[in-house]
Amino acid sequence: MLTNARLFQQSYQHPQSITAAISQAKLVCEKNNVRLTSAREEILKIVWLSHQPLGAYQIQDELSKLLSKKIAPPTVYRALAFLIDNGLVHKLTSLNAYVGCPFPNSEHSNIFLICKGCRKVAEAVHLPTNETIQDVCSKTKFGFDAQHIEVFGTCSNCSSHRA
Amino acid sequence: MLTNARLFQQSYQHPQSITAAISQAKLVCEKNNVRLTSAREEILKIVWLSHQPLGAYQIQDELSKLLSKKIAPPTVYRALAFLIDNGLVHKLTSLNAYVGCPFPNSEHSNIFLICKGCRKVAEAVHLPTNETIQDVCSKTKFGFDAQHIEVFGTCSNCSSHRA
DNA sequence: AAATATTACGTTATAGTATAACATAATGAT
DNA sequence: ATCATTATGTTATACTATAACGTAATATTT
Repeated sequence: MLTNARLFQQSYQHPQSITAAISQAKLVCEKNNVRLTSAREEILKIVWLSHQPLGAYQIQDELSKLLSKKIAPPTVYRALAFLIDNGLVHKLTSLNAYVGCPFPNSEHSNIFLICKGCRKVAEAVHLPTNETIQDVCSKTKFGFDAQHIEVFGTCSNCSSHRA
Repeated sequence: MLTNARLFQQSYQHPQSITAAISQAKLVCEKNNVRLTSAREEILKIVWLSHQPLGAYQIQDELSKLLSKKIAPPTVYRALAFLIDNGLVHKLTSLNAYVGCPFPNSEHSNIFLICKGCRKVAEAVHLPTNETIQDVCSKTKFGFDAQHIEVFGTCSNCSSHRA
């Protein structure tokens, strides 16, 4: 199972993962033959720098601060749409918030573990879950395109601190 | 596996399922010691009568027509919150839309099959999927509370007609 | 049955999320 | 260098949801 669940750990400090994420992103964009413009790159960085998922208007604020000028919502939403299309960012629909994808290359299953305590989110790739979902689809003769799984609960760090 | 996927079928006509849903709802409310007021009941009927998930403002329109008077958003959202709390309705977060729950009594796993063709949604209960999600949680030491799974694709009826 | 507490509803205003539409600028291809 | 394509800026607006406060209905206690 592939996961960035260590993100929950107190000590985990998103090491050089932002720069790693950016170089990954550049590769992905090159492969997809699309452009990682500066607005897109800045927004990707902003999303990555946050440990919690960010709302579009939080991103707007950050970008506005960073560039010292007003940013309008379409700028943010267009960049997010681009990043999502290219698998670099995910939207957590229950939160209306956005997170960087830790493994943008892999075909994956989008399982998000959302901690109610610290509001951090980890992503996991778990083939057995993909398989059971496929089973549901075949039993209902439903042609699968994509799935989005949000799991709510408490991460280990929060449960040990609250206990 | 428990599912209402037959809902996708052309022939399926939501038989007396609305009245069945209402009596189910009455039982659930009695059990939970809460009141199924007329506003709540009307909104539950409206949601059930629709084959597609409805947005809050669509529900507002329907209720407004039905009662021949203006209905304000809080009326709808309050009723929806109640119905959701009592497991009678689900929100599809990717669509900002609401559907009646076909099996409100059971502890279940909220797998929604969303057809991109006809926009209908079926719900399924599938224990193996629950188990794999539990596995993800235990591997990441994540204390599970709830899950929400949306699967996107094409239902059998739509794929046979488009083929 | 009257008084009180609780729960639900009506109403107005406003907050939060997202996109349409059109003009301008930057980049890529011929 | 020209043209086509893609990206961005800007303004306005649509869509989704809730806060706050007053009134009404229902339940509970006496």
